[in-house]
Amino acid sequence: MTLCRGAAMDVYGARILPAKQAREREMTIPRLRFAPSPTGYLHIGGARTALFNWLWARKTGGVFVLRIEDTDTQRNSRESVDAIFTAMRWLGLDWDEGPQDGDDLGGGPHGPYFQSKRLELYRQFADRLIASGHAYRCYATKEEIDAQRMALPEKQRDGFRFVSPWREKTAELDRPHVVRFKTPTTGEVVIDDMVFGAIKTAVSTVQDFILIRENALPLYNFGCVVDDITMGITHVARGRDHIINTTPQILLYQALGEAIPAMAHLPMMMATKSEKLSKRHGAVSVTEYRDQGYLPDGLLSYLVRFGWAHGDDELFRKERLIELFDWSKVSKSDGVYDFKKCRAINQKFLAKMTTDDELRLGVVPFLRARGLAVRDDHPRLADAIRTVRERSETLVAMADALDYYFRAKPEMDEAAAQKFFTAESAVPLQNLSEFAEANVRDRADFEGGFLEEHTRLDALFRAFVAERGLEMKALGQPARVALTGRTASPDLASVMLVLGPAVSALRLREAAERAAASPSATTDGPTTP
RNA sequence: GGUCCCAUCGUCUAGCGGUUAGGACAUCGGCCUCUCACGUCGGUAACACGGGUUCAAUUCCCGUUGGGAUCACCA
Repeated sequence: MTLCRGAAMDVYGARILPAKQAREREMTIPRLRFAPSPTGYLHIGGARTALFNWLWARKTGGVFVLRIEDTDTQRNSRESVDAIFTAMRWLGLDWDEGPQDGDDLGGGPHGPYFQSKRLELYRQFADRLIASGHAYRCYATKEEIDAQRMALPEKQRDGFRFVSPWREKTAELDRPHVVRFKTPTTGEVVIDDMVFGAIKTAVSTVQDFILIRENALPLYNFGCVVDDITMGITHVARGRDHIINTTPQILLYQALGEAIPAMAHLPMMMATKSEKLSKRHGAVSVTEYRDQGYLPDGLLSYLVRFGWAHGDDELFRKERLIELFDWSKVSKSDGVYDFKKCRAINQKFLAKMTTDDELRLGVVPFLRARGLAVRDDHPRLADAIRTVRERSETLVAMADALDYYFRAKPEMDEAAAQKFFTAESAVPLQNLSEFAEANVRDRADFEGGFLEEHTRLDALFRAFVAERGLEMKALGQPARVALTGRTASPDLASVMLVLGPAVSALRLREAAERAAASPSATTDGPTTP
């Protein structure tokens, strides 16, 4: 059969109208899915795929299904399933149907949602295909297949396609066998892809692929199609590496007489132009980002721009993404993942896209991880965060920047202490201690907000420095080390304001005492001209 | 090698026939400055190449080159 242009026919003579079928389905309700296999952590590439599916479901009022493709018994684990749940929940990608903790079957009307619990279904569909002549039992052994391959000249072995002697037979023997699809010998499959457009492949390039393995478990392409059909999936969006699978899958839909879902293949995330992104390139597991103090929407803001864009926008909250997302803006070319940019996006997200409350709640676990018993309603927490929020790339960094505010004594950078707590700095530090005691107000006594109070104290601080004939440059670092234990921090007025009068004065006084006991700075001698 | 796909600064991208080709990260320099950041101002930096189509191509078509995906009883 040859294909006539303009009126695409499938290999069984039916018109191919996947787009139209998809449109018809869309008039009901879109159903999308994310179908990871539990072989480890949730990869950020998988998260991107899940996100696109989730966005379309949420945008259209559709249904988002989570299905676990656990037919590779060698590599699956229960921990991986939990890891996927954890990561999805942290990202805020909730599913309407799918497994829940401790409930492998429930979660919706199309369950079970673990492929390993749907084996009977695959059996039924396989029988259906055998009965209709679209599939056959193949009793060929591995040895026979290898023999056929080895009989070929070496150059042709690469693209070897097994031709089974059982293809035309219907005998049912009591011997181990697989079920193979009886791939048509002619024709063309057209994928009507929402991202790539029409992708045409000659059916002759597809071999009689296995539907059901000898161990009765389905192989990916078959399980996937049976599930997508029985779960009523209307849109399939997955990585571009699946394009090769889509051709045999479409053949399956056609043989089964089922509507083909709308397809979207997404560009891949690479580590370099020529390497797939993997663990050795850096953080690829979603939970690693959580642990490093990324915000879910911060990470998602970076991931969504991978193959999709809305002009120059870079920071998105989910609600905005749901509004903006559209398949027509998805690009075709692969991209290289940039950890630095990801971090920078998270920093901007932290600085600009989060409320004080979100930050407060978000940073507390990281503070506790540092051994600081800070509760999220700590009276100084909100002000403290205000002083560091624009300088932190992650919540981990933020917790670090917050450390000295909540420690009885700051962890002292000894090298800095020796450098700055000199005999010369003793008196200025003592004076500043007195200044702090007299001028820094307790939070409860602020007349305006933090900003107004800061303006007031900063002015007083500057006046104090000028009156004493001191220089900011000379006093700044000794005072900073005294107050924070480090050489880098927010401005001193901010620090003192958060610390309050008593603590500020105490830390400065103790530093002054230590300075008084130190030898004078051994520089090049008197600096007087 | 077969089949399929892709191609704008180093990177992510905007652009959908006429633009000084824009933004962000990175990078370089200035400013701000009590430190580190933030911020801010500015610089370097791209349409892979060759043919068409068109009054006009980054944009449409073809080819070349380059890159990627995949060729399992993995998913």
